[in-house]
Amino acid sequence: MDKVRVRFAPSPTGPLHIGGVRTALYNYLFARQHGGDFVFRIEDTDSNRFVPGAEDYIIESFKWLGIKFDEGVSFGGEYGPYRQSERKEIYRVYVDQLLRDGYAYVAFDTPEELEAKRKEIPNFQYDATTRLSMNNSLVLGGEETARRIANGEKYVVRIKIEPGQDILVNDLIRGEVHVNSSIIDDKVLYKSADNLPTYHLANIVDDHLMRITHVIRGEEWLPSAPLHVLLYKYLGWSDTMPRFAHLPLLLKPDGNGKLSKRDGDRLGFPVFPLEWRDPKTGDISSGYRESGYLPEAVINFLALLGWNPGTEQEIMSLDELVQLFRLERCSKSGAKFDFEKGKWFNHQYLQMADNRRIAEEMIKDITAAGVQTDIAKVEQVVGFMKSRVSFIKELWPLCSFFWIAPTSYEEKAVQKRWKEETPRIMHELYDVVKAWDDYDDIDGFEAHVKAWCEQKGYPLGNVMNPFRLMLVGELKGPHMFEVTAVLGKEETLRRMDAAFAALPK
RNA sequence: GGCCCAUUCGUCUAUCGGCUAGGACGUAAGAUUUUCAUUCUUAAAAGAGGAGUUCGAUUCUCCUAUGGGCUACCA
Repeated sequence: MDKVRVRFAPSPTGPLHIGGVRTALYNYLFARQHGGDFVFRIEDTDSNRFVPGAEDYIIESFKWLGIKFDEGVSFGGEYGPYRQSERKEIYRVYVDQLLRDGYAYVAFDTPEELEAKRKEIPNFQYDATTRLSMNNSLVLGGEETARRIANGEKYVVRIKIEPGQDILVNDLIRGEVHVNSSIIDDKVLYKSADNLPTYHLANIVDDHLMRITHVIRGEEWLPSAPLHVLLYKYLGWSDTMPRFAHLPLLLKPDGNGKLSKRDGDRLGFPVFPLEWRDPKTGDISSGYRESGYLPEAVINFLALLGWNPGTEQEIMSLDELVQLFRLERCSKSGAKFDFEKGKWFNHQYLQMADNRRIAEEMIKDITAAGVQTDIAKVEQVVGFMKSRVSFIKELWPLCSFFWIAPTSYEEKAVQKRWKEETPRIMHELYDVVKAWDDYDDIDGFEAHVKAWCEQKGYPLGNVMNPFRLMLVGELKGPHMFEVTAVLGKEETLRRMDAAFAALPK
């Protein structure tokens, strides 16, 4: 069997949509699992919609996610060029072949004429039933057509669909899909406007020439799959036609329709891997990277949206996904995008992540707040605090008290926990704190203080809560002796002094 | 409108004719804890509707409904 070769072929019309990321991921998993190649092709046959920067954005997105291509734009390879705008001459050869073999024809109808026709006749379709009443080489004849072309008249090339044929699309996910060719229109294969092929032609030619074995793409392509099957046939490539797999779509979390660019900002979660700044409007769309997501969490979350391993395992690394992924196990129906589950995945991966790595990210927030610190201390705090957050960004607001002493004390907490006898007990605790030296010994210090409480007959809550209030300013946070371990003796005593001065005597 | 695809808890999903319909997110309650979280336990929560096939249908077939996609010289 031929070596597996799959491709991801986006249009550079803007930032990469999260649904596109998932499609690419599935292609990647499939390629790796079969020891095949993963090709990156740019489908820029629509010159009108080209957006500068989009191509680089897409490449950087996959770099961040850890999805690697074997060949294609910016990666090299033997089947280039991999940008469709650089393959014009190649497509022309096959357009001519189709024309010569009678599978395509030249049409002179202008966009305005076509529009008028569509208005005039409801459900108008350019096909076997109407083509002979239109302005094309089929009715004009070869000579007249040649004369018009020589005159520089604009024309398109349309596929000539033979009606009444049963076309079979064998889909790896959906099984057999039958369509009657009579309902397919004579699609434009070659545009007059920019002298480029349309998606349909370019796609088939490139997949053939690049020896693509499996086309794994979104469900929005299912309706044109029969046309593609026909094109392979008309070009004489049926024997080597790739297998198809049409993936279910990612849907909006609320309401109807597929997930769109606007949903992200409307509902408060990113729909793009990286932050994107629209070059025209200057509008900024948030990205997963900038929002504090770990790439491995995004991958894991996305992999499970429309696929599952058939077991109850949910946490899977990229390598595990490569082993477990099966196209046949993809679901057939669209998946609503559940942001909450994405958060949970990030939480899980944050717990597994190396504290040093998180600290290096968090220290940026700390210095941005104008606070000096060292990475060792940050790493220690991360170890104590990460279990309570889903995003690195949430860490600093939650942890700032480790660096910044409280300047006020939460009123409700004072009322509840700062009783009449509290100042006396806290002064006694002050001496206990002062007499202890090994603050890194968290368990030891805790045992020491608890023993002291017991000996004195103080309920733990009457000691720990006001103690916390003095050091933190409110009744929240990690274990007390983790706090003192980070603060150290000197700072602990200093905060207690400040609290004695500020709180009721 | 036409064509295609789909339909199990609120959400993502398991089930490939035997079901007391399983898991996860989220939600609620409880436990643990010096606080807040984390964690743990428990609970509520589903086969769109109608026919048919069958000893037996969530599973197979058909119809209806609903959702989605496509219907451009966009991809």
